[in-house]
Amino acid sequence: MKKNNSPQPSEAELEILQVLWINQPTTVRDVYEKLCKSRDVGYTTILKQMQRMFEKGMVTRIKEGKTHFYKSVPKEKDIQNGMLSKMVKTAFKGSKMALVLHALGNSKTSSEELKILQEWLQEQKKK
Amino acid sequence: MKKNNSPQPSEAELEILQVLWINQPTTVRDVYEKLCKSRDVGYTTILKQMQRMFEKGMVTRIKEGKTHFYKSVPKEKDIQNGMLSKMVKTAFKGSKMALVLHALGNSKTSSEELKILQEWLQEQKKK
DNA sequence: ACTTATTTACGACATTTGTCGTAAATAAGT
DNA sequence: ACTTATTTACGACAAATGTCGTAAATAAGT
Repeated sequence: MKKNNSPQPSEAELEILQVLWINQPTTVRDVYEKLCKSRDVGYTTILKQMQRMFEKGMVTRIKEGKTHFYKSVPKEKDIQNGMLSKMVKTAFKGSKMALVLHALGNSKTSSEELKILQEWLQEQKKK
Repeated sequence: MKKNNSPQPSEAELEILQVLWINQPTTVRDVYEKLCKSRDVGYTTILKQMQRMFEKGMVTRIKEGKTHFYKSVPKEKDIQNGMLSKMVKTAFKGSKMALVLHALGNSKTSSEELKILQEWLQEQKKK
């Protein structure tokens, strides 16, 4: 049995997780540097957020000197899948294909993208 | 230019919107009856929620006797697309295809579903 | 050793969200 | 007309979220 215990990170948490996923274990400072480029946010805001994530068990951390190095506990894929299946359930009446077709139709799909999809389909047919 | 002003409804709001989309304009009572079947929730909770949605402009309503009849302002598709594109941006590094492939791979895809997808692909190739 | 810079811990505050209770307004039943 | 039921309005509260400021701890520079 596969438990679907994927936590649903909030907006800001997801933002932080994404930085972690790119460059695991890393510091508050580092996350801050990345995020403040795209958004006006204070250092202690990120710090606090990450401390809360630690309390929730969403990240682990080890101390080195005075600095903490953080690591994401949930895997990127698990979060993605969790978010997706929730969305299928709550916004697409449970229909995975409705979501897929919506995603595809939502914006232009390039020919490279079509090719990837075609390949995936081919792969599926083999079975 | 298409503005992406799609509001991001909360969990409970989405739940209510879904009932509205099935059966437009409808009453608080009606929404309550539907929702309390799947969830233990009070009448005034739904009422309050819908009142707030009205204040936010997320629904309209007309009074008939003492009862209000509510209608969703955002269209189902717009909400779906808004949620999808946000998710692509925040959880899939901007890659629509990553989301699509994840959604497809997340659970078993039936042969009917594969067929639908194949047809969609065929359609795209024509252009 | 002393000063400076960095990192953390802690607390605070405004908003949003989900949840009701209570009371007033209004319709319905008899 | 009087009682009952329904609907609304209003306020309240706890938890979660996003945001900082301040101060204490700790390392680094000179």
